[in-house]
Amino acid sequence: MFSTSQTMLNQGLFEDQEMPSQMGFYSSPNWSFSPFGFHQSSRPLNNNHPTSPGENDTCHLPEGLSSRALKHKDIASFGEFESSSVQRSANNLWPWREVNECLGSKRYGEDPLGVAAMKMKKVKARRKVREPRFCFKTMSDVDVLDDGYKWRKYGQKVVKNTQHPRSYYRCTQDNCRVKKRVERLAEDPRMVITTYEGRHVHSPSHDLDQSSQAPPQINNFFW
DNA sequence: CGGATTTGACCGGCGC
DNA sequence: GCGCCGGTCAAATCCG
Repeated sequence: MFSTSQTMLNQGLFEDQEMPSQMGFYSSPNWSFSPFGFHQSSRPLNNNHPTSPGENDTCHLPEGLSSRALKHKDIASFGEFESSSVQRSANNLWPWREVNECLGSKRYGEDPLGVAAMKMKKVKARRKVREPRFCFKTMSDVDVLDDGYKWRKYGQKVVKNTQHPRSYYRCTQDNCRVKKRVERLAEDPRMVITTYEGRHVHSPSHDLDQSSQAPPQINNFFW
């Protein structure tokens, strides 16, 4: 699914309510997550870009990500995967199931009467409700990573204080309103920041091609 | 020719 | 109220 030139770094985060001063990226002492798979923290996928111990525990918001949107409180909080609840995905395929479960859990947006909703209500007057988001950082030569879904570009914008434009994509599937943003990190253009918003209501197009081979249960958990 | 991409215009939220 | 800025729209253009 990915070329060898794409080095996946293990940093991802959820956003949906309140943003702390520091952004957290998922990692556990032994395993780290990106939608491209899991790998051991002590054994980076690419030795050219080793991960120092503790480096991924928390991370200040990257400069390239400090858009107005991120200053807003609408995406303010974020969550992390719980390492016990996720399974390593075979062949480093996207663990959409885990992502979907997290995005669909109370912690990540589907809690209409819960704490999230209360917070939303509090600030409802000045912002509209956002879909749950998942954001992660990868090292890649290509901007648009093949995640199994088909995307149509609908906009591109030069964001202030960055030399690289941000691209906006929408899922091409009918009735699927998932969007993603792709941009390069200002301070390290090798890094691609991908932000997904919303949940797919269908399986990845790749799986449709090989649906006969896929275990039935897998197809039940995609966004 | 149809679908995808590009790109300038427009809109709305936020800070001052 | 105004200006800035991110996000989206949609017409024009590109491309297979």
